[in-house]
Amino acid sequence: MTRPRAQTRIQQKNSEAILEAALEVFSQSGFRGATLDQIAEKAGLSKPNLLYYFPSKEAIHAALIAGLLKVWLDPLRELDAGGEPVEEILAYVRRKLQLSRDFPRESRLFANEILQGAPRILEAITGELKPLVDEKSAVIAKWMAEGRLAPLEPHHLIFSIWATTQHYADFDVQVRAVLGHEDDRHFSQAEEALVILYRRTLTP
Amino acid sequence: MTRPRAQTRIQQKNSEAILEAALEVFSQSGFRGATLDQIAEKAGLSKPNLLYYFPSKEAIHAALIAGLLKVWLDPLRELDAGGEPVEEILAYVRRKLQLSRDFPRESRLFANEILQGAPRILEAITGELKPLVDEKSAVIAKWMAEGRLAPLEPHHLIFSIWATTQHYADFDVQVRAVLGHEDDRHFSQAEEALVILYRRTLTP
DNA sequence: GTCTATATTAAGATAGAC
DNA sequence: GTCTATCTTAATATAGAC
Repeated sequence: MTRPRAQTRIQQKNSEAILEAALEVFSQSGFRGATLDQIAEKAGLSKPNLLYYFPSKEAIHAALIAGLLKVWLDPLRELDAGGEPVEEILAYVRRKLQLSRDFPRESRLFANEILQGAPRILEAITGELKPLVDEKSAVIAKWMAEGRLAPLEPHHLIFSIWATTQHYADFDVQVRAVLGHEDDRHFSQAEEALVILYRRTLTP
Repeated sequence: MTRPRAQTRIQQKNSEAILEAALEVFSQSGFRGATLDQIAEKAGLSKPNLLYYFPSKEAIHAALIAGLLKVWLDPLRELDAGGEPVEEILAYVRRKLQLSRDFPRESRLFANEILQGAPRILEAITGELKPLVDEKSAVIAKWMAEGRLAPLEPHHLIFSIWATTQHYADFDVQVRAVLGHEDDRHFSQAEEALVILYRRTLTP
C-alpha cells in the first residue's frame, strides 16, 4: 500500500530515482514544505508519472520513513554487553558519527520528523526505540555498577551521544559556517574530540 | 519594513498575539509548512487582519528570526575570560540548558531554519556567530594551554554543548517518549548528567 | 509507462465596505 | 482596525490519449 509496485527493471530504476529525489527534498524542506514538482524534477519524471509509482505524497514519505528507523537503531543494537565497556561506547560513538557523515540526508529527514512532533513515527519510537534504549541502558548501568565505567545516568548518556553525533549532519550548514570548511575534514576532528570527551568521562 | 507598525495599545497587543502564534506554528512546521490560516486562527484574528499588521508571511517570520540570534548567543557572550575555567564552562552549559527548557519553541524555530539550509540566517551566522565562537574558542584554548582546562578542540567542545543542550528542546518528543515522562523533571536529570560529563572531561 | 490537460483544493495576498 | 468577498497562484491528484 505504501510500497512502490516495482517489479520490472525500469520500474525498479524509477522507484529508486523517486526515493532518492524525495529523500533530497523531504530532508531539506520537511513533509509539508516539499512539493511533488520538486521531487519529479529531481527524479527526471513528470508529476503524473511519479504518481504512477506511488499513490500519493504521503506514500513516498512513508516509504522513506519505513526504512529509516532500522538503519538508525542498528549502531545501538551492536553495543555488545560482552565487550569492554569503554571501547564499546566509543565504538558506538564512531558508528553513529559515521552515519552522520555518510547519510546526512537521512539524519535530517529524521530530525525534521521529530522536530515537527513525530506524527508519523511516534509509535515506532515508543514501540521499538524505547525498548532498545531501555535494554542498552540496563547494560550500561550494569557496567557502571561493576565499576567498569564511571557512573552517569545511562539514558542521558545515550541522548548526549545522539545529540553530539547527529549535530554534524543536522546542523551541517552551521558547523561549516563556523569552521569555514568546504570539505568534510571536520568529521575526523569531531571524531577525535568526541572520543577524547567520552573516554575521559567514562573511564572509571 | 519587516517590523510591525505597532503603536497604540491594541496594535501592540495584536502584534504580540501574532508573533506568539507565529512562533508556535513556524517552530513546529518550518517556514513553508506553516500557513497564515493557522497563525491567524491561533492569534484569534482574521487572515486579512493579520496582514494588516505584517505585510507578508515572510515579514512575520523575519520579525521572529530577528530577535532570535541575540537571545541565542547571549549565554556564550557571558563566558568570562577572567573566571574560573571549569566553572565558567559549566555555567554556560546550565544557561544553555535553561534556554532549552524555557524557550523550546525558539530552539525549534532555529533548528528548523538551520536544517533547511539556513536561507534566512546564514549571513547572521557567518557575520555574528562565527566571530563570537572564534573569540570564545580562543579563550578556551588559552585556558587549556595554561593547564587550567583539559585539552579538547574548543570549537568541537562548543558544538557538543550546543548539541547536548538543544537536544532537549529540539528532540523533546523523542526524549519524552523514551523516558516516559509527562512533566519536565528530566531537565534537572539532564543538568546533573551534563554537569558531571563536562566536569570530568574538562577538569585538568 | 508516460505524457498533456485539467479538476480541485489550499494558500498568500488584496479590494473595498463598514 | 476589522471584516467578507475575492483574486491568483501553486499544489495534490486524476482523466484519458498514446
